[in-house]
Amino acid sequence: MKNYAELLKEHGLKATFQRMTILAAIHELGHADVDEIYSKVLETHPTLSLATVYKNIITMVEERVLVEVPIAGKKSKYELRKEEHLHLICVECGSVVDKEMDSVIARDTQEIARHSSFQLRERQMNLYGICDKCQMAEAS
Amino acid sequence: MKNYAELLKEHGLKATFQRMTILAAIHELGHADVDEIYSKVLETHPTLSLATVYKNIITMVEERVLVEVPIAGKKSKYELRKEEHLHLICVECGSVVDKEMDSVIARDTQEIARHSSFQLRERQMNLYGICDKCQMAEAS
DNA sequence: ATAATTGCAAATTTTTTGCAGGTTC
DNA sequence: GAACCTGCAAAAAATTTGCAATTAT
Repeated sequence: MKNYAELLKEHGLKATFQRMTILAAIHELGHADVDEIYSKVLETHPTLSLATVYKNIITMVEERVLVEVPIAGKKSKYELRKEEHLHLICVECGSVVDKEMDSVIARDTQEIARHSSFQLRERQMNLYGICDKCQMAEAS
Repeated sequence: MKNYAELLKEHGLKATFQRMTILAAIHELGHADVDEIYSKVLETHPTLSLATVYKNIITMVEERVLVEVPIAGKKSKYELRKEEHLHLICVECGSVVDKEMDSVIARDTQEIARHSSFQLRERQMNLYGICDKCQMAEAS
């Protein structure tokens, strides 16, 4: 169970077993919605309640430990906050893969924001399409 | 009430008054979630039901007349499908403004997708921050 | 004529809340 | 020990569904 205790404390949150379990679940899953997180968490901590998952996701998003990834047509997924990146989202199987966000995009979007006197806080870039696995599967 | 009838028929949908009213509402609002659309629609067509709004949003997104814009921490908004663009989303007031998506981003994201053998269908790029109006307001 | 669409009410699903007991710092 | 956190059960909010009546093509 890594150093989630540290992480939580750095963000002013108490390091409860529930929170660390939730973080571990999200880390393992990469990206997951509330139900997926809850299911995962039940495997190792069957008494943890769904309400606690909800409450903590809200808290940890507020405190910037987690990032919400809203997805068209689906429930939002959550990920650990990490280096900025974009998402390849497969509309077939639902998989979400991170890709580095290069400086071209970073610079260009900053420029766009600046032109509108928009104080940029955060970028969210999602590419929807068919992942290579699903392309294979379709070809059969 | 513009040529929404045409638009709907082109997409294989019957041109009902309800649908045209919903499209007009979304057009007026620019971007709106289900409740905002429903409220707007009630102004001119008080008998239109919420269930009909839900059903039609689903249908019109499926048939690509509308686009869902999922937003972190809020309900999804919907917009008429139009030229590709990105969104400036104010985390203060919730406003959503469209900005041209320039060729730099278009090319760059295509490249990223290609590298992962990802068959790109659609891009969604949201910039979260504080709009100029809200910056003014804060300065006071 | 017929196939699709509507509105209603009910059902379901998702999320939030209040509070008593327990835990962390 | 003070403030925070959890789990439960209940409440509220959001979305979906079934179906009889209506409407568009």
